[in-house]
Amino acid sequence: MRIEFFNPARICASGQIFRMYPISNGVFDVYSADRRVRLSVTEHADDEADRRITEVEFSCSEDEFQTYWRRFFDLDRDYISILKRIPDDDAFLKAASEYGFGIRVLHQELWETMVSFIISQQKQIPSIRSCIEGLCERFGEEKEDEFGKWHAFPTPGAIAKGGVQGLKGLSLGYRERYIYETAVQYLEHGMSQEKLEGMTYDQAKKYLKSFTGIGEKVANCILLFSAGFTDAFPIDTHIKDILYREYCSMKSIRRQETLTLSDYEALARKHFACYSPDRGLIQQWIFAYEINQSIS
DNA sequence: ACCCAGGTGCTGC
DNA sequence: GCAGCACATGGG
Repeated sequence: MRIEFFNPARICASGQIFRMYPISNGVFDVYSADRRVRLSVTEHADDEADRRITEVEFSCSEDEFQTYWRRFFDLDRDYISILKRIPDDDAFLKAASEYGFGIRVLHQELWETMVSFIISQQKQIPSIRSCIEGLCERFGEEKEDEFGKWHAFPTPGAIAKGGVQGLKGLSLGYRERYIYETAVQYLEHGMSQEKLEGMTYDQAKKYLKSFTGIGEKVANCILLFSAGFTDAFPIDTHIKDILYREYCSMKSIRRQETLTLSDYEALARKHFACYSPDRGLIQQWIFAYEINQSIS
């Protein structure tokens, strides 16, 4: 099928999903909870306009595509109209959004997203990936499909049953307790994706922050990457760097180390409020751009 | 031996 | 509300 604004390679490297892997040229495996799908992408090199369209083949059935992956990849949103709102005088954002062309903000499964971003704190992306792989191998149901064997993401029940001790040896460090307690709380609360999505942004964030190991930043990631709150704007170290370097007008009198979280929130409000209610999509483009600049 | 990574919890003011 | 510190682990 032909999709406008869809670049799996960039999504893969955007830091919002950890179980998406490039297999070979134009082929990607995407895992979500107890599903996986293979994407085969063929570039359109014909004319200029066609380069913005991607031809993608999904390995799943038409029914599974319609009922799950279509929403997962956020394929029904008009990203082009959001791009058009970026003013020419913001050179940084122009460049970031050019890099981010084709990066959609995914609608991932709630429990997996909660655990993934609890793990993400104070870790680099490759390390987050291997922690999650370790969890899946130890606690995830073994599955097999036309492409071979693999493991589902563990259920909260499986984690809770294993206890904190069950999480040893996976390089989770102090996050072991966070993950175990969140699993127990998830079950106790009867937490669910529908429940969270039915709340307002403030209610949902407050609820998420009541789980052990979920604070302001991780809550915003979950709201953005799983619960469809496209206005959520997670502020992490990279976003702080960007806000200071590109958007702080007081660099001469304030060193970056002296800025507090509320200073950064004020900067974000001032420069990104105009993209509401889609600030999170912008956040994702500048984040992806930043982490892929810093590699070189 | 440092410093940093998609931070959070806890304490004390 | 805000600052200061401990918290594992791996990589530069």
